[in-house]
Amino acid sequence: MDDLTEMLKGTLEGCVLEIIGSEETYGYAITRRLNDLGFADVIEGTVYTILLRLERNGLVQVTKRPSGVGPPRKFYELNEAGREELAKFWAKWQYVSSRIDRLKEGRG
Amino acid sequence: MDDLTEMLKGTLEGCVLEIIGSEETYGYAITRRLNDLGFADVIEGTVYTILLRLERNGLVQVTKRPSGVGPPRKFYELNEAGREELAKFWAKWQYVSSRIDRLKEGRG
DNA sequence: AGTGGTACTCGGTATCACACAGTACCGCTT
DNA sequence: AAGCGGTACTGTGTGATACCGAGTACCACT
Repeated sequence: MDDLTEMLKGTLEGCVLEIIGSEETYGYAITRRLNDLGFADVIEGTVYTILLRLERNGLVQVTKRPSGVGPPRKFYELNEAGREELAKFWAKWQYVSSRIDRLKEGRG
Repeated sequence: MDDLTEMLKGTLEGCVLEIIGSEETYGYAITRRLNDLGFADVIEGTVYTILLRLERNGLVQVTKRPSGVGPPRKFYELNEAGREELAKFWAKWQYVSSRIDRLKEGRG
């Protein structure tokens, strides 16, 4: 699938929140997870900017731990604000995607 | 529903293409249509920038006609390139939305 | 010593929706 | 006729976001 970047704007951050919410994890692994999900072109730089933003906005708790196979990892967990943001994201997604699907089906 | 602007990036243009594709229409009416669809905060300026972009990218054919209730209207129709772009948009949408839904359901 | 995989940072760019101000046509009321 | 509200398009500038590219650095293995 060719360039998805514009369509991912506003949703990729939510996807990262969801991934963190389901399991404490770190940037490099999140990138691989997104690639496996089908977002093959999402690269590390993009994910790290999102993670820094989440941290700056106080949605995550960060813990640095040694890795054993490379440099230390920064593990991310959602805090209460992060869980609220995630819930808001899915509400928005539900709202938007249902309306776009309706338009697509010609029932708009 | 609060601010949807980021989530609409990359999809709003596709929605406008779909609306034009289903019926020859003009900017002001497209805006009202989007508002009725549930995208209440989309304003005229936004739609007009999209329409100018579509025109610049050669995806539409434009016809100016007098209105009777105001200034003349610029009616938009999809040309062949526009129909191809619309098909590509829906393919992308299908691809992205199905994967995000899968992530949401925990089947990612 | 060199290579490749792992892991994070940072400055800059492009694109997009949006804000805002402006222009202009028309029917209606006062 | 003057003003108002609804209709309709244009153009400049802003902010948020994903992406790019280069750099730094740790570690295992050869």
